[in-house]
Amino acid sequence: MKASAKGIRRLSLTFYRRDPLVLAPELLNKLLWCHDGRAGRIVEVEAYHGADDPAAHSYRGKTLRNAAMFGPPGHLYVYFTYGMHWCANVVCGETREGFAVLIRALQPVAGVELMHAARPRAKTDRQLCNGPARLAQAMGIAKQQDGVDLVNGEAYALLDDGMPPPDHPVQTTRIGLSKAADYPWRWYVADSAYISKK
DNA sequence: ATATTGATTCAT
DNA sequence: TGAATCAATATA
Repeated sequence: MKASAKGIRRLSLTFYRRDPLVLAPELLNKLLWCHDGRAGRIVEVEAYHGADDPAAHSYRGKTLRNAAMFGPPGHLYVYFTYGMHWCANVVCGETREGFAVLIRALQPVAGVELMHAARPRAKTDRQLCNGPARLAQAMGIAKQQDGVDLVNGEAYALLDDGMPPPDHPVQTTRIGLSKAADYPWRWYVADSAYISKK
């Protein structure tokens, strides 16, 4: 897939400069794109709300690890967890707010061969990107991609190919949290076979 | 259900 | 300086 193809446009800075609770469901059905041709449609997201959100990495302020979260919107925040996994968030809101949206699952749409090469454990296309660490692996996102500019950078971008977000996304609680586990800040495409968990 | 894995963070 | 935590995945 080419980012410059007709009818496909890169999401602009103004798109990202909003509250994650508004932005997260808007991100559904957008594309996460890599310059080498890999691309996937976003089917599951979670919002993290900075100082108001005990589950957010940014809750207790800026550290070396979460620095990208406090940087300008429209950049990636990539973190390492459970001793072995990388996960990708999109920084949003305004600089220094510490807002982000975690991308939890993609439906692969292009460069599927490259995704399988990057993630040999996946036996089917469904197993490629149905989880935050899985999609990061399939899309080649790790430490090096922390802080990558999605608005002006060459390597990665979020694209709008004209498919609108779903009219009625499913809204539920977030996955894997001990704090603020009751906040309904996870959204997914209702009928997608590519989400991480029902 | 359980093992894996190591950076980050918080409490001594 | 040490212990607990962790936006998870793989295998059984």
